[in-house]
Amino acid sequence: MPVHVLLEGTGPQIPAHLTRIPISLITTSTDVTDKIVKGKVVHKGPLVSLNDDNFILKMVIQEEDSMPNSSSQNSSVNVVLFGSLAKNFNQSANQGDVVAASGFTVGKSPTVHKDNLHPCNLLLTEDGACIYVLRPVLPNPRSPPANKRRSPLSAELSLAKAPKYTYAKLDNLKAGSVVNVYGVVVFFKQPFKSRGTDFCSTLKITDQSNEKIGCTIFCEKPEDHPKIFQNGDIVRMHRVKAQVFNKSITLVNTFGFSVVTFGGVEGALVEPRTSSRSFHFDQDDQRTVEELRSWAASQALLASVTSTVPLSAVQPKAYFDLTCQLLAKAPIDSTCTLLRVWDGTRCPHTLLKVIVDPHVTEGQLSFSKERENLIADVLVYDNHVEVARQLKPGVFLRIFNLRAIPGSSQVRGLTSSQLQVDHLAFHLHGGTSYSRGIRILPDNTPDVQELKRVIEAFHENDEKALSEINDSDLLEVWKTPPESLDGETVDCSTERSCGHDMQTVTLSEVKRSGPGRVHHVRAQLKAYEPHRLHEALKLYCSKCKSMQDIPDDELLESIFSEASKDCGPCSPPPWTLSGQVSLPRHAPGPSNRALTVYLLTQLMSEGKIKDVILLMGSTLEEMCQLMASYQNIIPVRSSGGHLSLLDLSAPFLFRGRKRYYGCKRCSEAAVRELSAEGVEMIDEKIIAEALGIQPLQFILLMKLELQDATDRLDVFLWRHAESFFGVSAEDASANQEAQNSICQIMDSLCPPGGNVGQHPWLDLCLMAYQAEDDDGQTKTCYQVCHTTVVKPSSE
DNA sequence: GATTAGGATTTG
Repeated sequence: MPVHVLLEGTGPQIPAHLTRIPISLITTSTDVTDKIVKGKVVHKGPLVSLNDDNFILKMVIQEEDSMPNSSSQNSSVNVVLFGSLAKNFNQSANQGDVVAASGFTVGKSPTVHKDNLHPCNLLLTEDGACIYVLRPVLPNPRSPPANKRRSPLSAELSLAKAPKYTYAKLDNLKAGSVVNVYGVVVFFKQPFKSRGTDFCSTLKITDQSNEKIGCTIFCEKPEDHPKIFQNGDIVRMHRVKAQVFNKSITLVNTFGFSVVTFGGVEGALVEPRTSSRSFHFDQDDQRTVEELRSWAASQALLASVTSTVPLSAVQPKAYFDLTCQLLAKAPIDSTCTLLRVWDGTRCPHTLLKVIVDPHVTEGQLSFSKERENLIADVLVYDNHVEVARQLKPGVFLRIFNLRAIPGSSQVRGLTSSQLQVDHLAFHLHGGTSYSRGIRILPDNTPDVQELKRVIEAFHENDEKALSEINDSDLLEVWKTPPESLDGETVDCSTERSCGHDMQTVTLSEVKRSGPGRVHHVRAQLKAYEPHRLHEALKLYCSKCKSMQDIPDDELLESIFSEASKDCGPCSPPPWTLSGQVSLPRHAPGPSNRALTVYLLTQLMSEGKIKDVILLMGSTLEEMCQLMASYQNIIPVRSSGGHLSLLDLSAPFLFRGRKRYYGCKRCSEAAVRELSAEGVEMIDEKIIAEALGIQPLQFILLMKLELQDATDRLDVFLWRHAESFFGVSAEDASANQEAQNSICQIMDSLCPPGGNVGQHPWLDLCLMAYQAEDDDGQTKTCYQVCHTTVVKPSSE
């Protein structure tokens, strides 16, 4: 077995041919043959089962002592163990242990940018790698081993100071005496606030004497209380006082009280749980815990008192304990908080879903349908609200004495429409009767490890998260906390300007109410399309209500090219003068090509020769070159000896960088005299009118996918898009700055690559209306209206 | 070196 547990100063030691190398000196090109690294396990990940008999485990070790030549930087390194090495290590070592490793290979750490640890990681596989767990020998004050070798100085000091503890049996407690005791927990309450200054926890313990003794612990801080997770746990208490109450002996903590708790499962690691900075623990303690474990198992003590049940096995009306992960939470009112939890199993009953405002929700707001089916909404009341307030999404919990209530019980403050009928509701009633309470379980507890495996299997199946065996990132999959808002006040990136006075509703409520209404919602932008701005720009005819894409340059080139083929003799209209322009020299194509233009005589007489010209036979490119010289250019062609306009797929007018289009259906286009008399400036409107053209409007059209805690909703941003962005669509069609502005806004509302939970919140006014889709089916559509982006801070 | 609580299902 390549995992060796070595006791300091005794028995086998690290082979002498291995020399230690400081972690900070390791690079991918370092020769690590016969080298060893040493450090404390500051993080031990779970044992991840990849498939049958293949495991992976990640840990972080930190060099504790200052090695010569080592800098304080990069003294922590990711270590990845594979196969049976991972499995054995998981059983043999714990966070806090000092370990040494040899026979490893050095890889690049894929998480260096995330964890800021060493740029390399150490990879340990079964073939050749060894890991040594270095355990100090704790001195045994009562019976030092006869053959004990000279122990390190520190151990001798500790020996001299080590107090000698004796433990009273529970059937031998004398009233008034202060004693130390061991016991198996048969009942316990989580610490709760007493009416005095302290938190109070009550427990009942027993031992081989079979005496059951109640204990009451008062401590100011909950963390100083016994860390009991379930019945069967074993507690060791120092300095508790025996008192008589109701003719029975009870134990109450006194000065100098300390407590250590151990899991009660036979054969499991004896791992002390305590908030004490230092505590005594020796081989006698180890033996005592093991004896109590096996005694408890033989008594079947726990069979009657444990009631931890997965969601898949929950019975209606039953009280049970639930081990789960918190995904999100939201306050309902001052006496009730919603906890959204899961344990990776699916409850066969329809579960109550409580709908809450997304802006008061902490944690992820919405989940995949598959995952949503696994999520239980737990309502916790009264004294548990304060405990719930301190929970962060992502933590693992055990909820004690949770009640599954079938039927349609009402939740105060929620309308009946917010509850599903025929559901199973989970309530954690107020009070502490029957151990009612919530406890955070540390990640390293066996039940949490098991839960993680189940959850991870869900990720694996449902989200295909685990794909590569050797990517140590995969270990982070289940660890990634749910997207969290951290309960911060939400600043919205948009504001309504409609002046409606109405309550904000959820997206699911919007969906439930029909068309013809206006709603105020608060939501996040999950996605939008199109992403390319030019695809969001459309041409819209206000007369026939048609909408079309803006033709691309390729199409325009072909129209121009087609039109230039037919430039035979053409009698100019009487209100024009024909002439030639030559293109600037740097123009591509035939050099000094001359193009036919028609100038307006009236404008010539006014000295406004460059205000409008009709241009014939040019390419698109040439047209664009001439834009610098003329304010308005109308492309024309010869058709049967007369001047006519180009196909209306092409712009009827080029004006500055802008191109103006007409509606094919609604225009009666022809080259007609432009009357510009008394007109200050000739613009697209005057020209369109003169040419009989129904102009098309530039519009912006986007589909936004909104989400809040309750639902997702596709809405259009169209009629109010210009005021939304503070940019005109026409400007966006021609002006880089306007385009950048829109793109920046979309990036800020829906940052590329980020997770949706972190997208900014948007206060929106939505209009629900009926529209016909392509198949002639009427459906309800939604548009954002009267909403403006609050300018994102420039970065 | 005080006081708290002293198990024992619920408003929802």
